[in-house]
Order: sequence, then structure tokens, then C-alpha cells
Amino acid sequence: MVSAATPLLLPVHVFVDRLRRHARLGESDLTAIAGLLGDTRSVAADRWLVRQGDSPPVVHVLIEGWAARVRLLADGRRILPALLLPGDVCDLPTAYLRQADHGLMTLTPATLACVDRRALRDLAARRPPVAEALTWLLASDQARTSELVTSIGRRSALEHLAHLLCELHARLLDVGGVEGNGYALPLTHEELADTLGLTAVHISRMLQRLRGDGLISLAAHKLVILDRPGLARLATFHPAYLHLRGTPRPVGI
Amino acid sequence: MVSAATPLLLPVHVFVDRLRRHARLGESDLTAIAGLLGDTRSVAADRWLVRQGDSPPVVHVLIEGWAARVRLLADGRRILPALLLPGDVCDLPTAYLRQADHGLMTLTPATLACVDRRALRDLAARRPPVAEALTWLLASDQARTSELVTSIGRRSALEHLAHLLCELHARLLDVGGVEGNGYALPLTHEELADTLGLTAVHISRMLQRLRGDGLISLAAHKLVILDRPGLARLATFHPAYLHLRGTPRPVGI
DNA sequence: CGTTCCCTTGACACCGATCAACTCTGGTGG
DNA sequence: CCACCAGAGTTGATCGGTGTCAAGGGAACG
Repeated sequence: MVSAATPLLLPVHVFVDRLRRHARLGESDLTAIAGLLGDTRSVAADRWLVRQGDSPPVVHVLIEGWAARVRLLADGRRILPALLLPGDVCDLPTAYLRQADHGLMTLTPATLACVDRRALRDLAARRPPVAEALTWLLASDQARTSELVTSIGRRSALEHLAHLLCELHARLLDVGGVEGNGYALPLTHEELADTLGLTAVHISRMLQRLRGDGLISLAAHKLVILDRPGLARLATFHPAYLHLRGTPRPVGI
Repeated sequence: MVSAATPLLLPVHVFVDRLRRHARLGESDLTAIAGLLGDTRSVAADRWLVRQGDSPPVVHVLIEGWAARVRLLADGRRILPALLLPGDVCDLPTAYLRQADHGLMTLTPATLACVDRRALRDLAARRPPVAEALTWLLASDQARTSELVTSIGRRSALEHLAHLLCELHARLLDVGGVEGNGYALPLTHEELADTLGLTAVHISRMLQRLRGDGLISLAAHKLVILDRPGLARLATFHPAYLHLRGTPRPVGI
């Protein structure tokens, strides 16, 4: 199930590899960062890694599987302000704030690396390029969140769903999680609903519309994009906001 | 009108003063930052400072007045993913990305300071505490945007509006823009609608509800919060996400 | 083989959008 | 100082998108 969700090539170094391609870091910087990524651990699906309000001493780097940032309101309403894919730093902002204003949980079985907050900040202080890379990560994270605000606030449910499917395609492409025109989409409708600010029932309806319009097929958590230009047009998807400049990694083993 | 909207004490140094209170910077760091804040300029209301897609060579720091980040969809739909108040850095993320994925415009007459992107990054490279302060700014910006996602995605129009009024109160308090229980709210209903992802007509109705419930009064762009606990309760407003640790500045001259 | 989620579909309710008319306000020029 | 006017706010009627509730079917897992 893990390997089905994330067919990655070099498990542990998705993150370092991404930095190599997108940030301006020398090999010694990369080695230093890799040195902080000590212990890797495996976690089952639907487990809390960080609770809202905690202040964990580490930053989590996702290596395999899917995770999400989670925000809860007092009465149980829930939203996932970020879906996290292999190579993503899950909670970089909280390394610089007193407490996490979002929780962090796995959505599939996952493997993670942890980086000590203090060690990371010390490394950044000693190596300006590392500090720049972290800042770049934060800035592009912010860009993604702004795009999400735009989608939730001003796109229709159908447009927003199409946009999410396009975004996931582009992000997975960058870490080698795409095969052909499709990818594994391990989320339930409820999880999709909570990332889009909608309800599971409505997700089901909108997926039926996308299927009926011949834009996608989705079964057994395998998504295939049948008409990529059409889907992108419907979503007004412009991948520039993802700031993925490097060439995508090759697919398969 | 400008001074009515932003009754500030030490115009040029709102920003430096905020860093002094919230970040761990030595006086020499602060002086170095202040040194970059050379030329200040005044801009009329409703002027573009940065167009979506541009890559301006400077970062804008708002000194007086209100501004906003603006995102536009192809068909004219608009959302303001951030309202910017005196002391805010308007577009720090774009200093680290190739292009701005949001525009930047003034909402009232405003005065701004510009900082050369390159000079800022150089300073951060030479002074780790400055780099940390920038990272802190980015992280708290991200926290605000996440809260916005929560509000747009999961709060009702009434709750969201109440939340915005609470947030503005807290943020203005931090820069000395609050008098008693009220503050100048120079936005039109349409601008409020575009920050909440709603329509101007609905803003009008929700403001009437808040007035009718005795929570606020609003006339001539002067907002008074009549029942702060009540408004915060309705909004489930918990100011922790703003990460304003320092003591608020005193009010008046 | 059974049970538990998860997905699907329908009927209906409701929140917020849209359209339209009217009022109020503040700024401008005579 | 007054008359005018454009933009902003208010209110009502109606529409539509999304939520809610409920029931049934199917797939995955023990």
C-alpha cells in the first residue's frame, strides 16, 4: 500500500534531491543537511504526528506516503490547509514560532525523517545558503497556501477539485510519483472534502461530473487524467505558483 | 484621511520597532535593517504597486495606510489573500521566488519604504539573526494565511466577518492603531467582500446582523467593538496565530 | 464470511449570489 | 452656501450551488 501510493526511487533522499534541483546549494551544504536527517521512522495511516498547539522539538520531513496539515474548529469542523507529499517539509513554520497552529497527521502509511529544530536553525546560521533554501521553502509554501485561498474563496467546487487534481499531478511529477497520465490518489472523499472546504457528498458528485465530461477516470484510488488540457482549462491551472523550476525526475524504476 | 486611518507614532520605524519587539535582533542588526529602508514614498489610494506576474527588484514595507495582496482569476474574480497594515512587509515571499503570484495595491493613501531585494538577501547572508527574523516574518505570514484558509473554508460568513474584525483589532493594537475599543476601518464593502471571499451585498447584511446583535457599531468608516468577548466568541477568535508576543504599544500621541 | 467503512444517489433545505431599485454620503463645481 | 453627482451602502425578491439527511450498494479488511 505504501509502495503503491508512492513509487519513489531513492526513498531517503527525496528531500535532499529536491533541494539539489530547486535551491542554490553546494554539495557540502547538501551533505550537511543530509547529516541532520538521521532517524527515519514508519507510521501507520491516520496517526497524529503533531497536535494543534504542540511545540515539537523537531521538524518533520515526509519521505514516503501522504500526510496533511490539519486545522480544527471547536465544534469539530476540519480543514486540511496542506496536503504533504514525499519530499515536503511538513511543519517548517513551527520551527520559528512558539506553537503549531495546525496539527499534522498521516493520511497513508508513511515514513518520515525528523530534524532537530535547534540543529536546523544552527545549521542555517552557519551556512547562509541553507538559510536561503529554508526561506525558499517557506516562500513557496506560502505561495501554495495563497493559491488555496484563491481556490476556496473564488473557484466553484468543480473548478477547485479540478485544480487540486492538476496540482497533485504537477507536484507528484516533481518527485516521481506519476505514471503515464495518472497517479495514485489514496485519499477518501472526506479527506478531499476537507482539503477543498466542501463535503464528501459533494466531492462524489463533482467527481462524477469530471468523469462524465471525460476529463478523468478514478477507481480504486487510481486517478487517470484523460484530458489534461481540458482539466487545466476548467481549473485555470497555471503551475507557476508551485515554483518547480527543475526538470522533473524520470518515471518508473 | 491617511492620519485618520493610521494614527502612528514614529512613522518610519513602525517596521523596525516591530522587529525589535518580536524578533531576537541586536541593535546593530536593527540599525543595519533601518539602513536599507532608504527612500520612502507616498502613494494614492487604489494604485498598483506590483502587478501579478511581475518580479520587482524591491520588497515593499508599508509605513502608513492600508494595502492588500490581490489575486485575480482570468474572468475578473478577485480575492485579497492579505490585508496589509503599517509595519507589514508586503511581499517578502516574492524576494525569494521568480515572480509574484499576487499583485499588490494600496487601499488608502499610503506611504511605503522599499528595500532592494538583493541588498536584503545579502544582509541576511551576513547576519544570521536578520535571516532568522525574515524567516520569522514569513512563518507568521504563513500562519495568518492558514487561518484565512480555515475561515474561508469552514466558517460561516458571519463568523468569518467577526473573525476579521477581531484580527484587525489585534493587529492594529500591535502598531498603535486602536483607540478605545475602536479603530478606523477604511475599507469598502466590496474590499471586505474580496478579503472574505463573499459579495458586497452579503457583507452589508452580515454587518447589519452584527449591529443588530449589539456586537459592533460601524459608521463613517469608524468601527467600534461594543462587545469584544461576544464578538470573539462568535468568531472563535484565538489570537495566538498572529504570534504577537510583545506588549502592545501605547495609544495616542 | 462478515463487518465496517466508503461511495453513490435522491430529496430537500439553506446560505450566500445575483439582480434591481432606492437611499445616503461625501466631494465638486457653480 | 447650495446643487449636483458618482460612488457606496441598504434592502427586497429570487435563484442557484452546496449542505444535510437518509438509504442502499459495494469494496476492503479482519
